[in-house]
Amino acid sequence: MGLPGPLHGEGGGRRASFAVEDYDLAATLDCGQAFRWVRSGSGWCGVIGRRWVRLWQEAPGVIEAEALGAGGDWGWLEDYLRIRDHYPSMLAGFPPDPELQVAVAACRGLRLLRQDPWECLASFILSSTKQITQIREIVARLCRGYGMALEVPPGEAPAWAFPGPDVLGALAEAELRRCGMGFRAPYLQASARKVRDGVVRLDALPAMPLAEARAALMGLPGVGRKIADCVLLFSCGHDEAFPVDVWVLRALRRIYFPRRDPGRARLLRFTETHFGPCAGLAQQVLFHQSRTRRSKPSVPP
DNA sequence: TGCCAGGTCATGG
DNA sequence: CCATGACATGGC
Repeated sequence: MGLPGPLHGEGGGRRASFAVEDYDLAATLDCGQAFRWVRSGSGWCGVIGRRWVRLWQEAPGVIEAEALGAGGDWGWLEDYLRIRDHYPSMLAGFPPDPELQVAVAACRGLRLLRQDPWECLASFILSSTKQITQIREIVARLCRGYGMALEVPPGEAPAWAFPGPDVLGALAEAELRRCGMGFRAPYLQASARKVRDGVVRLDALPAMPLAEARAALMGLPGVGRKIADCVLLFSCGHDEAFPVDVWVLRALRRIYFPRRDPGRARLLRFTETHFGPCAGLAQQVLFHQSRTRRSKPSVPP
């Protein structure tokens, strides 16, 4: 099926297909690293930058895309989906722990994305002590209320770009609260202003050493270690970043420290050394497993 | 009703 | 360094 093969769109946008291996599109878009993808039939609708996009995967080896505002060049989508990552090599760096390997096998094809850093940062500032479905709702209200309206194909639901730091920084706290973000409003507002004013340069984060980039992000209000690592992992390509949230904490305790609590400092040191150069992917696997394990195995057909 | 949700921050030991 | 509570809002 070759490399990206642009086709025509029937009343919609341009189309392309991408040959992939070990790529589970649904799991990747729905696992809680991005908050803007909505199921649409057998596929997903979303926004990447200023483009409306539909993605679907009817066969394991192919991801298909339809987009508006796209020319013949699909590099922006390949970058976002990280299609050119070599998945087996990433897994090969994991420790051979049986529990981890079982979790990896259970969600093989779960990938990391490379999102827009500001959208990622703002979204995760809104994520603290919120369920993923609620984060999605808050983000949707923010975009609908303050994002630029985008062109969409006929018959599709309207779509908006994610509002930039200039837009969000100019809003009153009460306007932000109206989106349902509660006490996170002043954090988002203040962080937007700092980013807008260049106090923290998000575009410089990918090339910075992890610790330095992390420290820069943690200088923003409402951004601690966990949210900083989310931004570094999901938007900056820092694959060693390892966000520890309540779910991952549970998994780590259960698997690696069943007897006693190692304490926060010790635990963080463990995550920095144990999982290898793609620790963040291991984290995402543990997160996914920890979060979905509540459902019992169903009856075989 | 009560507890929990992809946390962070300020405060007090 | 560690423990604790406040902080809004909504789902289950």
